[in-house]
Formats: sequence, C-alpha cells, structure tokens
Amino acid sequence: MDIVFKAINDPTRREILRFLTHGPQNAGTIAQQFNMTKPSISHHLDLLKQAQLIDFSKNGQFLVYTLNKSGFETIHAWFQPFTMFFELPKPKIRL
Amino acid sequence: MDIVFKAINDPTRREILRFLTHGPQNAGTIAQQFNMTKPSISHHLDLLKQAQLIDFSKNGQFLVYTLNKSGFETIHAWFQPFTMFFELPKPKIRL
DNA sequence: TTTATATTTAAATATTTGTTTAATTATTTA
DNA sequence: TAAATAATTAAACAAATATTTAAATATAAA
Repeated sequence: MDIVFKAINDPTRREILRFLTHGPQNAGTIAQQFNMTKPSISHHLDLLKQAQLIDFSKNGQFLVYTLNKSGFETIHAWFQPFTMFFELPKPKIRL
Repeated sequence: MDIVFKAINDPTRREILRFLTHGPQNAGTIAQQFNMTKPSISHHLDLLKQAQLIDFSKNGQFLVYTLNKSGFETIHAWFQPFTMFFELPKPKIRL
C-alpha cells in the first residue's frame, strides 16, 4: 500500500500517469515529454510499475506502457472512508 | 498541490487522518496513539495542516485538530480523470 | 555479423525526509 | 507569581529519494 502513495508523491510520475490517459505509450515517447534523462524516466516507470499504477508489454524492441487498474483501486479504497465526511461533487447522471 | 501528495505519503500521517474520522482530537490525544515522540507528531500535524487536510482551533491550552475538506477535494480532483478509465465500485444507493 | 536503436541497470551524489533531544511559548492552577 | 501542563520550534543526524553519467541488455536493420 505504501508504495502507491510513494509513487504518486512525485510530480513527474503524476505527469506520466496523466500522459498515459491518452493511451498506451512507448518508454521513449514518454521520456520525450520530460526535460530529464531516460534513466531517470525509466526509474520512475519502474516505481509506477511496482505500485501497479502502470503495466507494460513488449513489442519488439519497444516497451509499451499502459495504465493499470489495481493501483488506482488501492487509492480509491483508501479515500473511501473520507468521502463520508465531505460533500464532494456529485455525478451529473445516474450511475 | 504537491504538498497534499507529500502529506499522504507517510503512514503515520495517514493514520492520523484516519483517527480524525472519529471526530476532533487534541494534539496530545493524537500523539498517544503512536509510539513516537510528541515533537514528531507535531511535525506531522504541521505538514497535514500545510496540505489543508486538517485544521485546528485553540481551546485553552489545547489545540484541537479536525479534518479539513480542502485537501481531500484536491486529491479527489486529481483522481477524477482516472476514474474514467476503470470500473470502480458503484454506490449502492442513488446519490 | 556488425552497427544502430530502445531501454534498463548500476554506481555515485546532492537533496529531502522523519526522528530524536533540548529549548521555547502559552495557558492553567496552586 | 511560581510551578505544572500542553504543545511547538530548533538543531542535529541517519535514512530515503531523484537525478546524473556510464555500462549493460535486447532487438532490429544493414
């Protein structure tokens, strides 16, 4: 559990997650988005992977990264007890 | 924004937040819950305060801490875009 | 089968973080 | 007003983190 919170603590990692909402991306494409060396991005991807916030599959010489449900469910589950205490924006349509 | 994620990264701070779901608590009462010195808890409370996850008011010589909506809204807002991508547990009743 | 490309792993380092002990501030009570 | 209580602030330090450069691995193309 700790690892998920550690993962989303870093701004670069949060940007990577946001970037992946556009769909699966190669490690190189992800690295291009940032003013930072590839090894540094690689390290961030590794941490997000450990937190199960992303996943990857191999496509030839490329590694394709995608969002992974598990880590987000962990965050959601942690957050749940606190929603009881606050009026949070309600969904516009019936779920 | 960064400060909120930093705040919830620490397990002690997450326990403090959980403890405060039981209602407002004095600094001393909070400190008792943990095998840790008061200055350390004080520092954690300060960080949670900075993140607007908690608030306090003075009652004589006591400082009474409570949960604060603002910080949780920040987390919720960040999480929102990701909910689109995953089937998350649905509410049991109409909201 | 050599060379280029995509990416990670390893080693080193500066910065940040969590904790402790000691000192300080503020309030209450005797 | 002096002593006790509640809590924070300050200084010091060990542990964890993000980054870089250099080296290694794996696949593709020439």
